[in-house]
Amino acid sequence: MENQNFIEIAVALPVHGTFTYTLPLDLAAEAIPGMRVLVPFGNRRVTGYVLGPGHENTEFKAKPIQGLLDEAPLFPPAMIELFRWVSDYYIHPLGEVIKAALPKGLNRYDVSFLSLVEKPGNLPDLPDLPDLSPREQAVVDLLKKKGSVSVKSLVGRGKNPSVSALVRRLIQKGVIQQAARLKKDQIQMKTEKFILPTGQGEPMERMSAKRRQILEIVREKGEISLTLLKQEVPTAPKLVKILAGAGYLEVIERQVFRDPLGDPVDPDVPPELMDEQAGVVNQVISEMDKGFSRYLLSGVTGSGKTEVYLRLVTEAMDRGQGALVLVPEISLISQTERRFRARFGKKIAVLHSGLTMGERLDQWNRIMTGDAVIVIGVRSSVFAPINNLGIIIVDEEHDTSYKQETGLRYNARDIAVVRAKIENIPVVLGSATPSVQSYYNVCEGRFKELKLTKRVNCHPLPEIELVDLKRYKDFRGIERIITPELSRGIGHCLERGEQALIFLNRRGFATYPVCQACNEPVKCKFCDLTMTLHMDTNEFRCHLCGFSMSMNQPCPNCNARRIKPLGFGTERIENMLQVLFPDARVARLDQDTGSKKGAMVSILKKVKHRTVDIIIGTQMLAKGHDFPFITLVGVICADLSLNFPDFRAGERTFQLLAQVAGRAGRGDRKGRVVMQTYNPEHFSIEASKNQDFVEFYHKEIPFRKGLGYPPVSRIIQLKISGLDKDKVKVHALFVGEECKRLVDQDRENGHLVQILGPIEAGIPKIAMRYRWQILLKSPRATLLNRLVRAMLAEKKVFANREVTVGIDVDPYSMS
DNA sequence: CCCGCGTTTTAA
DNA sequence: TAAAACGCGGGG
Repeated sequence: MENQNFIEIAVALPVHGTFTYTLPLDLAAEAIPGMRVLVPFGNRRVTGYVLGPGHENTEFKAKPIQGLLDEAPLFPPAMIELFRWVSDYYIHPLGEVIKAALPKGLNRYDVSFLSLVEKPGNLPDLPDLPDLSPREQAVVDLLKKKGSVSVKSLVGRGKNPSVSALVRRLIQKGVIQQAARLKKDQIQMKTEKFILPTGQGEPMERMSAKRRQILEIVREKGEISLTLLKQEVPTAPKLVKILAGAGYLEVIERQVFRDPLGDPVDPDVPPELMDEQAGVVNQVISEMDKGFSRYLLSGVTGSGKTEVYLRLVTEAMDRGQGALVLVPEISLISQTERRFRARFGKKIAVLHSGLTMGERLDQWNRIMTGDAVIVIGVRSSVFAPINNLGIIIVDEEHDTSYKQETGLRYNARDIAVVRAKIENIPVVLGSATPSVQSYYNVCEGRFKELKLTKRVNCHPLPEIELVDLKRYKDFRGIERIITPELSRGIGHCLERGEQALIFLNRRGFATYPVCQACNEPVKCKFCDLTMTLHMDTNEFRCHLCGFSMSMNQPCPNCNARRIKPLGFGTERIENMLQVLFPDARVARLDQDTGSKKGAMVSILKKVKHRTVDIIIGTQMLAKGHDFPFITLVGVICADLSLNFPDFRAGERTFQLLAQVAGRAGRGDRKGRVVMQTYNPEHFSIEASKNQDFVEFYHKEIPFRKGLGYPPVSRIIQLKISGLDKDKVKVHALFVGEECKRLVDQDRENGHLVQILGPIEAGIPKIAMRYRWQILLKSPRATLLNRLVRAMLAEKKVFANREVTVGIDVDPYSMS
């Protein structure tokens, strides 16, 4: 028809593809790409995202959209291209991609509710009610008690997924009726009442003192929020209403932003740049006009990368553009965030996991409206709705927290590069220990390398001593775990009144509680994993699913009471250190002590203010902090991450150790690191000793090449899981066969794809779900993408309701 | 994801 | 033989 507008919509459901709707004339002018609309989908209404104009399709009759859910777009139209890329590359439905990018809690859809049909004489006990089956009667009884329930709650109750047939029958019999209720957004913009003077009417003599006071305050300030006014005149709400009614005042509702920023930061003065820094800054700036370019900024700890970022962001701002700065998950209290706030103040929006849903929405709106032009945030911020973006920076680009492991499994660092390409702007990845992937990109000429080789304060890097734990393996007692070399080091450090940091990447007291009677370790009920003993709470705890049980229980396997706490974690080290150094003030920072709100900050403050002498912790402690008085870093066991069944184990070990070592000697005094290890000759450990990632890279890359692992090839991992052990296995084998069949079918390129598995996952069961996996490997990413898409089209692989097949493109976790 | 429909299995 | 369970395709 002539006057029908067609628009393309992505729905917020796990459905691949987009859909065409018609736009009623009265909405035609207002529906803009980036807005949410309510659309009919099947027999209910769901949230849709407006993508742009659509095309009429002769096969389907387009339905009209039913209404707008937003007054303004939630993201700039330029981001739609990015969302489409993410959807294609990660093989994830477009609507789900957009939903994942937006602040949580913005999703409106119909929920189906049931209620009894109320007819006189149809009281349930009367004979004219049709005969009901037991299950039908149960539903009617429930409705009699509750009035109305959602269909979904019925599913949970009966444990039976085929509720729909039951409901249909009851409706047919005329006993119950079904109605849709539209679910509200879970978050709203916050508004407040503001009071303005009207300029009309002089205060009359007989007006009460309180009223006159209010008028004076409002006139003096020009405008004031009711909340503030209430602080001065508690009865303000009532009086303002009267004064407004009399025409003295005007009351308006206006959006306000909830303030997520912690304690304020004093503004700083930009320091003089060192020559090296200035060179790097100038190079990037001089190439800014050329549009898209990729840089890897490598610089030893303390070489002033952050100041480089600050200058680049300043330059983008001076050009009237915005900036996006990504930082790892630890940033909510990190040095980097504080320095950005000190430099740019209110122009910054901060996005991290510590925000409430409402605060997050507010930050989102500040960015969207241009109130904030610089965004600093964790991985999900790569989707921040910045208009006219000028530069993207990814700090600590090697950090694994850029990889999202659930739902849309994306890597924010990689999306950042794609976003820069789409926006045609520079992107800078920075790290002291660049990932093998990124340095490979430098070697292949895809990235330009920027180097900072000198420390700003001109201090030498800490001296690192390796201690071979094999020499102590027959010792008894503390010496086996805290060697004499390390305890001497701590002793000297304490004598000088300095601080020591002890690192162990494993929390808890005993990590391997084992029964002396039956020789079985204590295992989690829900996972295939040994539980860890936590003495501070007297329980065994599963680190995967969180299940815990009392440590006073007998062995779950044989009922004996002879469980021996083998293995050691941070909690035990803390005890040992307290024994070795009774006068020292010892503190511990790991998930157990630092997860409560404010606890981490308070522990970190103690370290900064030197009210602890020895701090022991996990990687929470290793990344991104600046402790000027720590002169000794002790690594209890450098090999823990080395033994992981993962091709990146060496890389991760190197990065972690280099980062931990970087905590030593950041102040005026020289730092020292004592690293205990069973593999002093291993190149990952050797390279971290020299803080030399190029050395590490050149030793690592032959392995990757030899075995065909990233970055020389690409991987898609299929994660197959479900509650039924056998069904998971059967389906995994079936999916494996499908992969093989499709690869064999492809005469031209099939030989370029390698299928590893299906095999049972490294941890065969997590939280009651059994797990299998298949690795698809190829030098060409598009072949893998095409293979998985072919399976998607075949339905059977992904349509199994009891076994889910997750797609992980460029996976990080191999277990 | 949720719905609806056709088909197979199950229990009385 | 009716009810419950299962499997599959589709949504504009």
